[in-house]
Amino acid sequence: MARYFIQNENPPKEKEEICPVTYTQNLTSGRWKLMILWYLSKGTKRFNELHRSLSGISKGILTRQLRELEEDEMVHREVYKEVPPKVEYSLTPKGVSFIPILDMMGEWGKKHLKSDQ
Amino acid sequence: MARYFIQNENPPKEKEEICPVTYTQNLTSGRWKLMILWYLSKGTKRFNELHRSLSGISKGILTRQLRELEEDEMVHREVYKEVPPKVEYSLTPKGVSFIPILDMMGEWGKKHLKSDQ
DNA sequence: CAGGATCCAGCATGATACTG
DNA sequence: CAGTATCATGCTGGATCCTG
Repeated sequence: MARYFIQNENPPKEKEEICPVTYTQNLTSGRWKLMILWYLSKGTKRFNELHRSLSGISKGILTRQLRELEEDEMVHREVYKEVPPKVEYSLTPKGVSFIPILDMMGEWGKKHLKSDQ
Repeated sequence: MARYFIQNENPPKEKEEICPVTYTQNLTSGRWKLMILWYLSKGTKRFNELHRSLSGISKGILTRQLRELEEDEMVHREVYKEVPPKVEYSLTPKGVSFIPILDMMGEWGKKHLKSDQ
């Protein structure tokens, strides 16, 4: 995540109010985060499933972005104590509540992709 | 803009289909882009107005992000041939159509900012 | 006023090798 | 399988100086 310092509204900032849009932006900035949320919106996935779905991402980066999403309570990580290891990722309620935004971004993108041709 | 290579859906990619979500992400990634769109959603603004509103941004970066938004047809740049120069920025129809997403991000952020406390 | 042109630092991502 | 660790690199944004 970019984790930019939080951008404040200006001039009515009192007591360092955080801009909600920037808050949202911060949670979802990171090259693969939206795609991760997108795939998880279709259901629980294991680590390697995600890794295969997001072709191009390296395992290290996938791990890190998942950890950040977990830290921000967007994603839940469930570890099964088995050998070989099994770890399942799913959306938290907070993550689920983000899906409508993802859908709108998809709709918007689809529309303007067409008219760009 | 990050201008990441376009992420494709996987496996049903045929003929290099572009993921609409990634398209949207690409157009709006950049530290200040969402805030720029946000301020412009309130009406036409001059360069220095924007610069003052977005406290912390340098003029060089503001120029660059505005140029990218212009290139992506999100923002319209109107130059008045006067001395001293006057340049006004406003949203294009495409930019305006993005506002609902911005609003949702704001609402979502506001909600989860609270419950984070 | 509204930039353009450089240069540079930091950090996010990528590549690769290794592990319980 | 699901990572961790390390190193390499490329971009993004910031700082600074200059201009019509």
